[in-house]
Amino acid sequence: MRELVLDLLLEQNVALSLSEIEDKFDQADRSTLYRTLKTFEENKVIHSVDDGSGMIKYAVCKDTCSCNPSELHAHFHCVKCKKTYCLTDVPVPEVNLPHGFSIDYVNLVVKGVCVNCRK
Amino acid sequence: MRELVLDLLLEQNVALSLSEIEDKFDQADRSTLYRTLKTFEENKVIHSVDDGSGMIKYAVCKDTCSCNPSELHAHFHCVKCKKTYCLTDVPVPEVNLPHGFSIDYVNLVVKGVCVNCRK
DNA sequence: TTGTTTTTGCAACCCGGTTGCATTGTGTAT
DNA sequence: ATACACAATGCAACCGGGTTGCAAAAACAA
Ligand SMILES: [Mn+2]
Ligand SMILES: [Mn+2]
Ligand SMILES: [Zn+2]
Ligand SMILES: [Zn+2]
Repeated sequence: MRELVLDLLLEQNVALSLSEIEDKFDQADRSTLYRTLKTFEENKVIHSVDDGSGMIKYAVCKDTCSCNPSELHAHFHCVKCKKTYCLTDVPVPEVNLPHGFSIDYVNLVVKGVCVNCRK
Repeated sequence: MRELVLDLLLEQNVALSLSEIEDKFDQADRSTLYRTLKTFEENKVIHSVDDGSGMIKYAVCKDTCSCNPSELHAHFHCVKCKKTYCLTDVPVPEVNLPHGFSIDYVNLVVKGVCVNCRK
């Protein structure tokens, strides 16, 4: 199962949700896929994206993606097709916080219309 | 009810979730509060924040907050106390998207430890 | 007072995420 | 080959935030 899920994610150019992955396989159990994704994430094979759609999306980590706070990238969520893209070329910005606040992680999600839906 | 909710939100320096608002009142119905928040949001009295905690937070719009895409601000979510602050001084950055992508909205959430939890 | 509109309360539903537990499968040592 | 230990899977149920339909109550207007 893990091999199948990993292969599926590798051939995507967008991040997939648990439900979407579920739909790609005819007879796969939701909880198995759920735990597979959790395992992948813990082992830094994939990273999760909270695009605000209510469903967490997952994408494979590229070579450059060590998921360090210093090298996080932005994500794009298309409001039409609901697809979520990794903007690996768009690093999250430096943020000047009020005094006393410390940063662990930055989530930058851009919402709009993707190139495929722009016709 | 609306007056009470608005007063509550006005005296906060953080954004509140529906559940948190529910807890502040002893005998208020969840759906009433829910619809109150929706009404406020539609009328641009408050704005919602998706901080990735799973609960949408709400905060009153300040004078400068017209909720235009051009003047959105970042938000800070404390991983310890779970409070979410409006960083009204931190505008969301310009983002250079791949060709063909258009921007509707940008969500920038910084996670870390807030000044109160930093002791 | 009467009729109309808005707000509220209640209950139920939806859906993604999550978990407990028994079953199945895999891998290893004897 | 067998027996055991451990990991992965399937199933069912649960959780919690969000959402909705509908009838009762409250606010408004004629
Ligand atoms: Mn990504
Ligand atoms: Mn805000
Ligand atoms: Zn699209
Ligand atoms: Zn805090």
